[in-house]
Order: sequence, then C-alpha cells, then structure tokens
Amino acid sequence: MTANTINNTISVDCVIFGYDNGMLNVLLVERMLKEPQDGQVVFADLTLAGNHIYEHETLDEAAQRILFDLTGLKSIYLEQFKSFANPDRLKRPNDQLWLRSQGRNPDQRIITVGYYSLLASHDITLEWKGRNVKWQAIADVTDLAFDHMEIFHEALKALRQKLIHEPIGFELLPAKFTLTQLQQVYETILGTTLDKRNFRKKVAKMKYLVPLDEKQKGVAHKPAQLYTFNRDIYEQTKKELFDFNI
Amino acid sequence: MTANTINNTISVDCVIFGYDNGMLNVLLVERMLKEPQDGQVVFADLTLAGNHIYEHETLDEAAQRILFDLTGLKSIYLEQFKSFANPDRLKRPNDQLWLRSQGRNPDQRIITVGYYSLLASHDITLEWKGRNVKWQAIADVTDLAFDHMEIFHEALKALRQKLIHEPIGFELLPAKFTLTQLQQVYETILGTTLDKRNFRKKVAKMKYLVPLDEKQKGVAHKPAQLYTFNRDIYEQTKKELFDFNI
DNA sequence: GCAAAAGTGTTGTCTCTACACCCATGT
DNA sequence: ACATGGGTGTAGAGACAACACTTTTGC
Repeated sequence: MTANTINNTISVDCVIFGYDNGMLNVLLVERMLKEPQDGQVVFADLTLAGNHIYEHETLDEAAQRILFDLTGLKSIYLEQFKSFANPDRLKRPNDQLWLRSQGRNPDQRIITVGYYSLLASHDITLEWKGRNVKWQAIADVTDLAFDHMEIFHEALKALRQKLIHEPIGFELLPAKFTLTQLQQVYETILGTTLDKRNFRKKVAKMKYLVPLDEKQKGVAHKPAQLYTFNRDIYEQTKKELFDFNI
Repeated sequence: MTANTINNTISVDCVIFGYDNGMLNVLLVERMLKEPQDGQVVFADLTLAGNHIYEHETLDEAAQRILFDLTGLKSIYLEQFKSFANPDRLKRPNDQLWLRSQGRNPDQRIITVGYYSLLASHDITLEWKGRNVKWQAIADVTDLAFDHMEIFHEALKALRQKLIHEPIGFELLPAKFTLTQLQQVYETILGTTLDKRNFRKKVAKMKYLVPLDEKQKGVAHKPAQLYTFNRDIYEQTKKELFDFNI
C-alpha cells in the first residue's frame, strides 16, 4: 500500500447542488459506453460525481478532491449524509457492463459514502475525467445509473432538513446578494412560498447577515440593498435549540 | 461469494443507548487480550458493539442482527448516523495487537458505518460472542478502543439533535410510562431542567401520546396517569416543519 | 398525619401570520 | 409616464416562560 494506491471497496459520491435563478440544479456526469471496435454507443446515461478513495485519504478529503477536480474550488460547503452498500446496488445490466468496460470486478461489493455540497457559482469545468458534466434541474433528475437515484433523493431530503435548521442558503448565492434572492433560495428548495415582510423580519434577527454599503446596479427598478453572510458572527452567536416540535 | 461470506472491509458499529432512572447509558463490550501461553491479561478495555457485515446483508440488516444478538429483540429503534474510515482508525498499538490475535490483517482498511439505537428495556443478555457486556453511564465513557470514542460522541450529538426534532424519547421508556418519566428522559439527554407545567402543556398537544385507563400502583404518593405512544397517530399527524431558527 | 410525587392556571412577553401601499430606478 | 421589483407596519392569535398550591396515595 503506497501513497497513491486506490481503495477499491470504498467510494464517495457527491450530490452537488447549484442554484440559478429560481432553479435548484444538480451536477451530473455523463456515462457513455461504446463498442470498442466501431465506437457505437451501447448506452448513455448519467451518474453523480463519484470516485474511489485513495488509501491515504479520509472520506472528507476524497469528497473535497472530487469537488476540487470538478470546480477548481477549495473549501466549499460539504456534508456527509449517508452511506449506501446494498449488495445489489451495482447489479443492473448496464452497470455491470460499465464496470467490466472499466476493468473493474463487477462482483466486488462497494460501499459508497454520500456527500452533498452547495455551490454558489456555476463556474465549473464542464468536463471531468474526459466525461461531460452538466447541471440538471432537480425535477428532471430521473434514471440515474447505479443506485444514484436513491442517493440523490436522500441528499435532497438531508439538504431540506439542514436548510430549515441551519443557515446554509447563503452557500448557494454569490458573496453579495439581495434579500429577495435569499428568499427565493428558501422558496425553491423547500417548495413553498413565503411572505416577504415576514421573511425579512425573520432574517433581520440574524446578526450574521450584514448589509453592505452597496446596492444593486443597472436594474430597472429600485435597486436592492446587498447583504453578505458573516461566518464569524454566525459561529459566535449560534446556539443550541430546543423545540421538539413535531 | 456464498451466502454466509463475511465482508472484511465493511463493518457496522452500534451505539446502543439505554435509559434507567435518570441515567443515560451505553452498552459496551469488553475486549480482553490474553497471552496464548499463560493466559495472562495483556490489556482489557471496552468497545462499542460492532461487527463485520455479511456479503448478502444490507447495512441496516447487519445493524439489526447485531442488536438482535445482544438483546433478542427485533424492530428496535435504529438510525444510521455517520460513517468512519480514517486511514489510521485501527492503528493504535493495542488495536493492532487485538486484530492480529483475531487472525485479522491489521493493515486492512475497514470502513465502519455508525448506527445508534434506543432501548426501552435493560433486559439484555450480558454476554455476546463470549465477551462480557455492560451498561455504562455516558459521563463515564472514556478510552474506548479503536476510534470508538469519536463514534460515540457523534452518536450522542445525533441523538440529541434527533430528540429535539422528533418524538423518540418514548423508545427509551417501557410501553406504559408517566409524564414525569418522559420529562426526565428529556432532561437527562439534553442536560437541562424543564418546567413541569410547561412541559405538560407541550406534550398535551401531541395527540399520539395517549392516556390509558390505568394508573401507577404501589407508589407512596398520588399515583400517576399512565400514557403510551401511538405510532399510527404519530405517522398520520406528523408534518414537515419550517423554522430555520438558528 | 406526614412524606412524596402528581396534577393544575394565569399573566406578561414574544413570535407568528396575514395583509397593501409607496418608492427608486431604467426605459 | 409606466413597468418593475424594493421596501415597510400593524393587529390579532398563538406560543413561551415564570411561578405555587392542592391532591392522592403508602406508611
């Protein structure tokens, strides 16, 4: 086991969420199997961004590496949410063909650790390990490879849960944003509509949301105040909750 | 790979919480290494209840199996909360000795999937795979083997988080319980004290907490009304929350 | 009758919801 | 001037925190 040995039983899959103009998207990677002789396409479909881990890596490091390869960004928001290891998770015919074509043992049981991640920016390389990469609206995510639909659904559930209890909406927005943009993030992810005045009263209590000396420019209406998220203030003022509300 | 093949890279560790009279306890398993010749004790310490999975098992099934082996109970409350795979998680000297003594490869990287579980009853076999098993108050849990301290701390964090947001306190109590017992569960786990009248007003809104035609008996004070938790009502009336409170 | 825990209401404060109009800018 | 989204306040309802005494049982 030397430094760059690949561990072939543990992988990490990243459900990378991006937000754009009222749409919540996920980053998907094309998987295309071609006949070795004539290059004819056997099938083409989509997967999450995932990879095996290296023997020297922690799980978090492996997830960060995958994100860095895709985005060129370090330190983006990342949460481990669940692991998946059903014995039949790689057993569908296309998945078996794919594994064989990659020189991998299709009978090897692989556990995958699911992470989700939030990206403020859509500036990503649209290629990864020679494969095409694209954003897809979450409503249009169907028929992913392997057990990636299940992983995706669990990630979305975990994201919604987290969004309700912790201020992570900012991660999906640029560094400077308006309160309306923030409200749209919440509305989009939670699938609700919120009252503008009540929403503003609520966020007014969040001291880590700081108004800048700057307004929107070039819009054909009253320019909005810009805000930013101050992580230091957040870390200092966050507290434990007690509600057991259900 | 036949039916009962063991997978030697994936394991499951269960942090089993039990509640008894104002104390939150965890079930720990003794690990004792003896010299093969003279039987002298090399070291003795404690671990969580964990085991490798079988190739045909899902992770949930493996966790249920471990719980069943320890308790004889099926369908007890169980949550997967996090996976652990640090490259050095089994590298401490005692852990290496132990793995070798068990005929296992101490360099094999093993990922473990953490589950926590809540037990109403303390009726458990106090033996498991020939090893002693005991309850230990959570305040006294120190120096567990492997990375089990980390797993334990993460489990406790996940349990507290869950307790605040979902009604799982009942799982730690017998089928029939008093409101004071329930309040004590919350106070113990969360490390707070709660006002009796306010607590009762709060739980009065929970329709799935149903009063029985039965009172405490044989107590040297006014006998308390007994309640039970009705899962059907809970499932029907639970709703999604929206607070994003922090 | 006494010890021990059960059970019960009110008040003030805070938070939530519902709701409609004027403002600043670009064209 | 008009279209567009930005920005603001109030009233009523419900939730929350703080607080003390009476009741029922076993001994």
